[in-house]
Amino acid sequence: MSPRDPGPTRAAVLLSASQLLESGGPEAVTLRAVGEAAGVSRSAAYRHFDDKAALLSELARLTLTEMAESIRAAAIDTDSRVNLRLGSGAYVDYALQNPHHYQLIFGETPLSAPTPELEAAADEAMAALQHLIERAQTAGQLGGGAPRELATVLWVLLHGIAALQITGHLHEPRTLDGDTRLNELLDLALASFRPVE
Amino acid sequence: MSPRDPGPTRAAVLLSASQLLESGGPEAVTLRAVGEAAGVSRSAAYRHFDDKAALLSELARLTLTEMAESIRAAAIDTDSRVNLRLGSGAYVDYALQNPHHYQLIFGETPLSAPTPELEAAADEAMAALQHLIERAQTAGQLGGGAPRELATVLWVLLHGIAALQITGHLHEPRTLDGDTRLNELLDLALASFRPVE
DNA sequence: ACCTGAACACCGTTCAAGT
DNA sequence: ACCTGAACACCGTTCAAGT
Repeated sequence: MSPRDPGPTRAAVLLSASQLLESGGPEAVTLRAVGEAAGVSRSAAYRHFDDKAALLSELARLTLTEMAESIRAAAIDTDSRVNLRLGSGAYVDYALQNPHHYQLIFGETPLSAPTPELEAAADEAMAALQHLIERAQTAGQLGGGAPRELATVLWVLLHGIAALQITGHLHEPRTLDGDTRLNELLDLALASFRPVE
Repeated sequence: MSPRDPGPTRAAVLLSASQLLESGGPEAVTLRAVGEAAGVSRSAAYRHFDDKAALLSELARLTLTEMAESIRAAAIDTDSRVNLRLGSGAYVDYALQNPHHYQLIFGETPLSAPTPELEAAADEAMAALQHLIERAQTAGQLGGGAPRELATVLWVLLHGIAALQITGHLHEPRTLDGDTRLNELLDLALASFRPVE
């Protein structure tokens, strides 16, 4: 029906790789294991992707697109400051619920040269954050300044929280459980984010 | 002379691993290559470290210690707000000049269980940041709030900038060269970091 | 057009054997 | 006490061969 069916094998390979990644981490994603889980041989993936890096790059693109959608879907409050918090929370939540996928995008970068498609997906996520900033600025609830630059600062902040939490560097104080601790850190970070002017 | 000489082989292995890491990235750090560069066999490292992860963990510890020292050494201005900027700049500069070492510490975490020694080194770096916060607070140039929590927010910010830059996600606008762009982002982030009260 | 299976050049790690 | 070198069980990738 669709102009070009991506083919069941390609879809099965991507799905298997995604499941293996989140359940067993990056070292579980071998082409042998992917092939077995998808019911094909270990070299079948090469008929649909240039190499392993290209397969992972496509997986990263899909993840980034889903993440951007998750941010947009969460930011539904009428108060723009609440909205900023909801969208930011969605970003961090998504990262923590899919840590290995998140690390695939923002981690050690095994994706050598980022493809234009991957950059486009990253821009989409960035646009979702920038939209949060612009709405808050319009409502006068956030200082002035170039929205693009402020969105970058917000991104830097959210990525810092997500990345340090995933890699286990945000472990204290131990008196609070992880979720509470993280929400309080996000609250403090956003409350301290007050662009001048 | 010293109570227990760590042995020339152990030191040579660590140095070779460090050089291979920064010059060729993580995939260049194979025990075969390390052994050859250090002038020993490929299995000699097992006489000094439990496994490859333990070797990398020790390398991460040394890096973290050096980084903390670099932050301390940079923060020498009498004005505490300038000091905050100098220390923050030293953090980001160190990360960008040793990207693979920085990623070894804060990246995909191949170091399974962090050793107590590694955690102690991380606390040292964290303490350097907290000291910057406390000095600025004492001088009345930064709002109130728990220094420990604010230092965590600062850390999150600096890590976000360093990590996104290293992984190539901070590439626009292309009208500026990388250093200028990064310094302006750091300036904006610190100017927007204004804890309430 | 898509897939297989053997083969190749790599890994980390182990272990009997040497000094 | 420290090191070697062969061996083992893995990788990603290629390629002739099949349908």
